[in-house]
Amino acid sequence: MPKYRVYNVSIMAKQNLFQIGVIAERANVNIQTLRYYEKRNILKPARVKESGYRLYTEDAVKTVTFVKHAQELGFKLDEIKQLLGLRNASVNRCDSVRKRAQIRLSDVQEKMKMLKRIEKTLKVLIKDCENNKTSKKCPIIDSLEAKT
Amino acid sequence: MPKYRVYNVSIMAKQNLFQIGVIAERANVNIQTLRYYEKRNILKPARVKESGYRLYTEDAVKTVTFVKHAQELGFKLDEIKQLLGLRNASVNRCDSVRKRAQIRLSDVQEKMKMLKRIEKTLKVLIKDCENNKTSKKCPIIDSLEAKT
DNA sequence: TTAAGGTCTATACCATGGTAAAGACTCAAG
DNA sequence: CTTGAGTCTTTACCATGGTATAGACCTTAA
Repeated sequence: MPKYRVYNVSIMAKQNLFQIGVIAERANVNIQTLRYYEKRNILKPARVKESGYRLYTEDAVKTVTFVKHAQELGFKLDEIKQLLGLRNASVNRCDSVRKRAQIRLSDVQEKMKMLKRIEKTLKVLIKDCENNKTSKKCPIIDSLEAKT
Repeated sequence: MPKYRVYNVSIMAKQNLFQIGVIAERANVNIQTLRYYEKRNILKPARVKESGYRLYTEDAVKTVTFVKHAQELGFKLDEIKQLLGLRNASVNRCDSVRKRAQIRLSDVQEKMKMLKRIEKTLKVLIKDCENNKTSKKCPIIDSLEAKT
């Protein structure tokens, strides 16, 4: 039974190349996810064999980790693609990255505000409902179907 | 040019019936949305003509309002369908409704916690980035691609 | 009767981030 | 050379809440 294989990319760099399965396992994602990232221009294999087999350097794992961490912070794949571009840029990247992080932060804070409003409303409705002595009417229902 | 039409459903009830366009306009949603709600078993026309034309009572507007308000509180259509069932129930509905609202509330609070964690992380990253004097490295990038 | 506007069904499409499956090909070990 | 694991491409599917379009049919006023 064949096991995962490792290739040498060049004598100069001596960088090892790994098949998609190795990278997927190391990065803890599905193989299809890597191919999906490729289609989304997020992760390109270092080399593609004649047979079509993709070969990646170790760095692919780092890239996927990057993507996953950024996703945890709520960045979308398109934003992440931009961030990855900045990762490889040499100049001014810190400024751009910080700007994007700040936008994301505003976004998060905006969402929290909305949730707080919702929380307040729900609390009021629940309290009204608890104070309700008539078993016929439900204040929550009434409130939801009211015009404004 | 034909205008929206109104039908009488019965002499007993004297309830007016309205075509889908009237209801859509009054409820401020698309016609397709009403048909979509029907497919999702959320809103049924009071009557369907031979021709297939749907006819609704005034109450349809109330139902749609209900749905929209519940959506604003973050309820999903499936949950809303349950709530609508409770709306028509005669007994104990207030208890059930309150329970669902409380679940929703917990959900909202859970989401806020997550957002707060994200906010904290973003703030730290941004601050690190601001304190960064080297133009070469970006702390945000470094952090995102780090293993844990 | 005709024209215009309203409605019908069915199907496809949008974003989002993947997942699943079919059917063919590759690769290395025995 | 065969076998089995690994990979390939292509296509379809998932949730979510709708929106859009095509082509046919209905309704009513002029």
